[in-house]
Amino acid sequence: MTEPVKSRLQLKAEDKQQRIIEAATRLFAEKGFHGTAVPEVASLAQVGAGTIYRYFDSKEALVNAVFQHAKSHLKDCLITNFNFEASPRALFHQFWQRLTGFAKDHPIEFRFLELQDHVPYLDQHNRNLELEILAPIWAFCVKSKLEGVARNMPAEALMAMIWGSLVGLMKAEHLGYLVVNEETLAQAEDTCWAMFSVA
Amino acid sequence: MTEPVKSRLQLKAEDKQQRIIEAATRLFAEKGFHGTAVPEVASLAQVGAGTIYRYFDSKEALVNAVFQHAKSHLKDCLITNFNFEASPRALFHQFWQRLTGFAKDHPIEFRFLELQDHVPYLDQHNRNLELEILAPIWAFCVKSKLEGVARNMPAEALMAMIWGSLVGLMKAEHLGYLVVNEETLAQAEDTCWAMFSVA
Amino acid sequence: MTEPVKSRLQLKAEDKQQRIIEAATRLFAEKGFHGTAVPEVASLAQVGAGTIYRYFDSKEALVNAVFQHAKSHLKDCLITNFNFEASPRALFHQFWQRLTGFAKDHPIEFRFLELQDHVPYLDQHNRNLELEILAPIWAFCVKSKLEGVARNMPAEALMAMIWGSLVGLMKAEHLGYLVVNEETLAQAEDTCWAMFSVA
Amino acid sequence: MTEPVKSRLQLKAEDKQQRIIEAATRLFAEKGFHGTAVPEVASLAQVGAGTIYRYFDSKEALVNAVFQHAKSHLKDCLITNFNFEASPRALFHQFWQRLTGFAKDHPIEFRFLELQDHVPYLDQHNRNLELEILAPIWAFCVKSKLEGVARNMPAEALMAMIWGSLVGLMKAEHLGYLVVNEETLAQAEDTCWAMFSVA
DNA sequence: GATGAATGAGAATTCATTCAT
DNA sequence: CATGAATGAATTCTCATTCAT
Repeated sequence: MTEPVKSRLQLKAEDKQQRIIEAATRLFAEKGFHGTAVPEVASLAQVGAGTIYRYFDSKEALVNAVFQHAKSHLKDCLITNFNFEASPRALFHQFWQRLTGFAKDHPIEFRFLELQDHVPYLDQHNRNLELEILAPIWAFCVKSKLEGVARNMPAEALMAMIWGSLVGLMKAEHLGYLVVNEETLAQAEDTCWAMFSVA
Repeated sequence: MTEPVKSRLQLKAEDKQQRIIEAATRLFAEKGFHGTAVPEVASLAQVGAGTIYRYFDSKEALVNAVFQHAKSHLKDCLITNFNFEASPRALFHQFWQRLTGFAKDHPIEFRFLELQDHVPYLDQHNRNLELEILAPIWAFCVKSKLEGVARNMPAEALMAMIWGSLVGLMKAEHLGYLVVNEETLAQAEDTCWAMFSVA
Repeated sequence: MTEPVKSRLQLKAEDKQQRIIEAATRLFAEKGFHGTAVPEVASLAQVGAGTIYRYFDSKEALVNAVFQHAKSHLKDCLITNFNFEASPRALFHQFWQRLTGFAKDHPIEFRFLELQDHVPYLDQHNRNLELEILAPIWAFCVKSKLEGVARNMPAEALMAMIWGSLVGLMKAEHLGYLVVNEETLAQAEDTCWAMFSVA
Repeated sequence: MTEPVKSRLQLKAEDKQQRIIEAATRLFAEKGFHGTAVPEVASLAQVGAGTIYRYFDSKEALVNAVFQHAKSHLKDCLITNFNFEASPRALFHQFWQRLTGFAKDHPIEFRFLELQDHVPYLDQHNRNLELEILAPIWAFCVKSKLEGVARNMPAEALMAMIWGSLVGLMKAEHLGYLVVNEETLAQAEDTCWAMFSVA
């Protein structure tokens, strides 16, 4: 598991690319894709405007990279070392922990991913990424339904509603309607379990 | 409740204003505020570009009008003739019916309202509107909690999650992940009631 | 032969388009396509920079329009009412008169047409135009060869050399190496006839 | 005529400078001065972009160097060991041989020299070079005129037309209108002699 | 009032030139 | 010396807004 050796130059370049992606994520999340000017991104990333075009072919390529980055991050948080052997409730807890962990630790990426459906400018790679994340969750839902644990409704609908609940919660916090602390998240988990499981 | 008499000219003007708002709602919902050009709106509304500025001071004023229009519409659908005397479950059903009715009958306005948080360019009037809609719902939640019917968590959180669930559902449908028919909506109502009520 | 009636608006628009083409012709002739900035053209044409894009899709579309305009103009000067019934020498004289007339009366268009081969950005329409001009001249050359009047070498080569002679003459004048007056042009005609005809 | 001894480093440097000039000649000839990016030149010359600025102060200095190089080359081809003692026709033949030799052996430099009048960015040195080449030819023309051999028109005009003929021929070949082979060049020589000499 | 052509400020993108490595 | 990543000024092009008709 040793990282490949990288020259100092490569490291600096990666650092710069990283800074550009972070700046873009923040600004796209705050103001949307069309609402953000490329020089703004450059300025926040502390690079020259032209530099962005050394790393990304166009603004559209940049937003795709940002999306891929955020989605990969989410995927890592959700899927890596996930123990699929536990009981449904424990699995659900595990899943909820990871989801809220991502939402709390990376609020900007979370907001970016939900900002608006990015469909118009997403490339195929990013759409595949989307499916890679959803597939194991979908499998869990279907299995739970067969076992009579999960509520009898389309898995896609259930997933959309639970994800939507969390998004709603985080958006309400962002808008200042409430504060989401550990206790709220614990209550929200119970609420979502109530959505998921049969009465 | 009689409408004031209006000259034919005024009617034509209202018609024009109406067409502009509808066109803007559709385009803002599809492509976002910054992604939509004013002449595009004019073209879809079948008016001259300059005409828009006879009715709205600026693009920002237009989006605020669009927002106000959609939000008023939502408010009408939710609150008008609402019977607050029924049982909690019946009230919830009533509320759900109206909410999904709005989402299904006016999908474009629904999408517009959720597209992105419109905060940066919303004026005070629109923020007040938001509260006018939320207040009675909030009161219902608090009352239900006091009666031991509703789940013991902040009313704001509960409302955000339920609204978020519906948004998630509609967004999933828009993205083609599922089809939302009457049956799905009925199941979703049960699911949301499970969120709302104590076990 | 009456011109179609045009509204005053159309006339103004044509005037503007005309001014843009004239300005572009002059600047492209002076400084080349890549050496000319679009706002420079706008400024010389006394229109706003954005206006150019109401009339032409892109800078490339503009240079094509300029080319087409200049080439059409040349075609008109060369071909219109040309009397093909005269003797070869008289025909040659007629041709020479028109060619030099164009070069002297429209030196900017003449320079533009010779500036550099415009091939990379010319569209099909413009390449066809080129052929329309050359075809009758080519036919005259071939006929003269068959009659034993013209020098026995490929018509294309002969045309290229005669046209090149005139270009060289005009370029030398432009660079200040000489002054091309009526006398010089008359001598040049004799010289070119000496190229064209058998000894 | 021994070359001065040069260190290996100097040789490498000259080699690099040479490669830069060759690359620049080719690209300027193909796409024009403004249409060619300095990094493109560097890439074709297989040197770093910064390296160009070690040898040339600016892009403008580079194009002047390219011009000087090409013009010197032309001068060498035309003037070196030229035998001015022969008869006018033989002299003309000699001159034509050298000119077409240059055009056929160094088509890129030939094209570059004719591409557009380089006046705006040419420095004094280059303008002097121009004169050095033209002077002996001009002298030959004048002498021939005095002897009654050459056509009675300004020497400058005659030179411009003959040079223009060759340029026209080469341009037509470049554009694909004809193929210039030895036979064509021989015919063209006769044609140009017909221009030059009195009937 | 209504129009849409015109505008110029501002957007995305390129490129001559520099400079740390 | 050589490099090529970095830069920001300049370029092409868009669009919110105005105003003559």
